Amino acid sequence: MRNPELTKEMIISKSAVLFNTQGFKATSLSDITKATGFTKGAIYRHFTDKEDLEESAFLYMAEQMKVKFREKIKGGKNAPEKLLAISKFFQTYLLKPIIEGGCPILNTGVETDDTKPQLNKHVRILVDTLQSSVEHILQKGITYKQIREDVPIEKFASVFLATLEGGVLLCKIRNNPKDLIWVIEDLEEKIKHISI
Amino acid sequence: MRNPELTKEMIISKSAVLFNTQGFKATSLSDITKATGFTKGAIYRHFTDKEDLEESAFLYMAEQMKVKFREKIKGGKNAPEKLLAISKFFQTYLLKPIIEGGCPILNTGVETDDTKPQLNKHVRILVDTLQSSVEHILQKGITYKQIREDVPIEKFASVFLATLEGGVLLCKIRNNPKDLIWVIEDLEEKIKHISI
DNA sequence: ACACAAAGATACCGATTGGTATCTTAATTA
DNA sequence: TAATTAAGATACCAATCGGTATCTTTGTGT
Repeated sequence: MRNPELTKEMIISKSAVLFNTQGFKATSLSDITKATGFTKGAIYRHFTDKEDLEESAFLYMAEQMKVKFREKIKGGKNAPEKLLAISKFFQTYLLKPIIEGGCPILNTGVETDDTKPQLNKHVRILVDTLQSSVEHILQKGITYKQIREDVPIEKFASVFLATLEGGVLLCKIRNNPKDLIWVIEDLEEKIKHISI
Repeated sequence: MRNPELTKEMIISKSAVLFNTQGFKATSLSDITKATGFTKGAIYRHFTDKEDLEESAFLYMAEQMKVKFREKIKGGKNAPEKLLAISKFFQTYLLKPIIEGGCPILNTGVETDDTKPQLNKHVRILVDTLQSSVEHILQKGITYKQIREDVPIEKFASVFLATLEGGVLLCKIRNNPKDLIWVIEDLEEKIKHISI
């Protein structure tokens, strides 16, 4: 009952959890063999080296985040609702994360500065993608007279994401969802303030 | 010309930079021997194990942050000015950090979840200290009629710190100070909004 | 049924990890 | 100045790291 594609997916998804909870450097290949049940030989048949696996695992997490992000955005009927849906997404993510260990942007973004440029690039791309989504919502919102036209789109999106990520960080440090709840309440007011 | 106290300080300060830039797990003892010029034997005479050194190094960073924090707060003449001074502190920290590698709260807070409970506790204490400082400013500000008395102190302080840390994170990921500048501008408005 | 190639397991590699036992050197004190 | 103690250097340890060469097993195409 061999299924190489399934094996590869399994290795990616299991190691993604390990990378996101323990960190990339702190997760050894033997950790991954234990988690997956596969041996090192099997793993190295699907990935050239650990770096390759790390990249695949992060791209897997990024894809999942983007998919869920789009899902939540679609749920909102207008721009303010869409922005609110994104906020709520971060809240639900905290309680029931798609990937254990919290937000991959936060975790991977902090661990990979100069040392892992490839991974850092992917994090940057993910952040830019989310930021573009928010900017797009604002732009459409202005077009359809749901958002005040004097809103500085890029700046608002940047502060919006920063505030959410900061809330996630404080929650992680304090092991308490309170900070994120407050942050989301604050963003809620912020959204009202720019809505027509 | 032996000076054990200076040696210990040297090991702490040098390793703090390494821990803050590369991470705790990613920094090996040989990295520290190279950076300090001391041998492993010398290091282990001053610290029981690596974990002990990690703790000392973080406490060193925390102390430096708290000192600078207090300094900046003292600079402001009233509550709004003090809050602004804190914001600006994060900006200057980004360009010319006390400890290379950025904000130790962000870096250490992300790396140490369940795995390093001791370090995590110290991060939590540091965050709580900074939060208390902000809360104290707000409280005094209300007393002296500089801040509106309907401001939810704890919530404001939490969102304040979260926003700043989030800004630091986005800057780190994008390698661009723009996000933090925007975040600080936003906080500036927020401070005006609660000022009398 | 048999050959062949792909998938995975096993066994190993040198390098590095955190840590320790021991030795030398420098400072202190009697 | 001689003896003692503390500081730091040297040399080692087992364990683990990422990675590879080789072997076995499984599925497939003829």
